[in-house]
Amino acid sequence: MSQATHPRDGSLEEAPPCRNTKRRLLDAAERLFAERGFEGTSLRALTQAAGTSISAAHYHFGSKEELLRATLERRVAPMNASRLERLDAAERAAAGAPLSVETLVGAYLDPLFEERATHRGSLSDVRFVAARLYSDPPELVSALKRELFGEVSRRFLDALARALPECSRDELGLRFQFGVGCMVHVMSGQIEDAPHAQGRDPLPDDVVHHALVRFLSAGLRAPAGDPR
Amino acid sequence: MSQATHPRDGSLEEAPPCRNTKRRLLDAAERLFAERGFEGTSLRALTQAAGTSISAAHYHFGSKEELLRATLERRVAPMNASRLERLDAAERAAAGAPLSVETLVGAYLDPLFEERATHRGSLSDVRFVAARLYSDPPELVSALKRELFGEVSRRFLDALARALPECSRDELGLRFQFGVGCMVHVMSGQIEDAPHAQGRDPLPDDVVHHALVRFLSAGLRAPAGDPR
DNA sequence: GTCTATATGTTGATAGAC
DNA sequence: GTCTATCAACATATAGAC
Repeated sequence: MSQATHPRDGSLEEAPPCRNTKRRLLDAAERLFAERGFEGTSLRALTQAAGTSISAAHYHFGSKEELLRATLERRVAPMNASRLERLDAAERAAAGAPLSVETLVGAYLDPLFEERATHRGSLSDVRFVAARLYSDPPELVSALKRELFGEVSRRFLDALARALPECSRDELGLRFQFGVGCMVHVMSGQIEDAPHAQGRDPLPDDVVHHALVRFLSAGLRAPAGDPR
Repeated sequence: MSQATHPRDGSLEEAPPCRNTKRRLLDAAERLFAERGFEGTSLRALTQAAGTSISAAHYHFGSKEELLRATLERRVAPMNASRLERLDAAERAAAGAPLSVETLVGAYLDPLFEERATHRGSLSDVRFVAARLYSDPPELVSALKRELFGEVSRRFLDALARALPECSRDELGLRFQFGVGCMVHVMSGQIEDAPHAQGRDPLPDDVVHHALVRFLSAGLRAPAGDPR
């Protein structure tokens, strides 16, 4: 009987066993976590969608929670890097002068809508992923949120404070968060699911994008209220 | 042997076996669904928190999904009724003249913040419940959303269209949704969880409330963009 | 690195006593 | 109306062959 079942030699051709399982897992996780949430997605369904097995997921990520973390991180980190690049570039160009509110809103929003345009129709959509940071269990995502968004929030808030010097820091912090809320709402597909949008053709992305920029810029610039 | 086990007579005193189990179930569901989501909350944990049993929940509501529905409906329906009352009152007072954007934003937001003030510290908080409409599985909540918010959305959009006649209907629909997004974000406690708010005292409710009214009013009134 | 098989616990729902 | 006991299905995670 042939006693040789192990690979004959540690040769170069050693079949690519890993193929791209890790990437496929991340792709499936992105889609399913986005659609049905973390708790709503079983590792079984996820690994089946990725064409692999539960144990492969554990081999690559260790646990379901770590898979979520990796999924969010893969998309959010480059997006935030891009936001900071744009902010840096705009500040260099302005040579010390305060930036306009529109410039800041654009630097924050554009990377999101560009990623969407790039991956149109594909499985990967950062927007839904990012939105999940705001509905998945806080004990899982709030540390990650601080870690991934800490610097971006700080830098943009500082720049906003220079653009709107008459606005108090507290008020500015609130307005920034209001803006994030709008964004998340759009990202998570609520526009299409709105009661009065049922059965109508969804508006093109760039229409939504520009409407959002106008809305946020105007909101951020709102006149200060009397302290009463 | 005494053959009588059934109640002797259909008397008036028949012990109150139901007590208020149904209400306690709704209270627990409200708190737990809000904190950990629908999929993240087990019926076991929920009924235990309510001081009753799983079978009681099935007796009163039939299924976990129906319990969610009842939970959302109990708070959202009266809140939306209150919104419509305010809108009606304002329209009567205006005697045909268009309402101001601030009036409309107030009529929409005030009932939410008032409910919050009323139940401060209690288990029941509409705000989180309503926010769940936007993160729980769409197949569960989107019909309910249409049902509960259909008329309110329509009425407020119509009133907004009269307040902002120069704004296209599509743009107005988008801005309305942007506003809902801000609101949901605030309701779901994201303000306190924001990266730059960590470790700081949370701002008082009425500060947030008035900042939100200013932000939304300004956003809704944003100048129209060029169609490009 | 990937699989099958399994361990161990939890889920929503139901049956039936009282 | 409410309980205890139980169900079948499903969850995440692990062990070990290859």
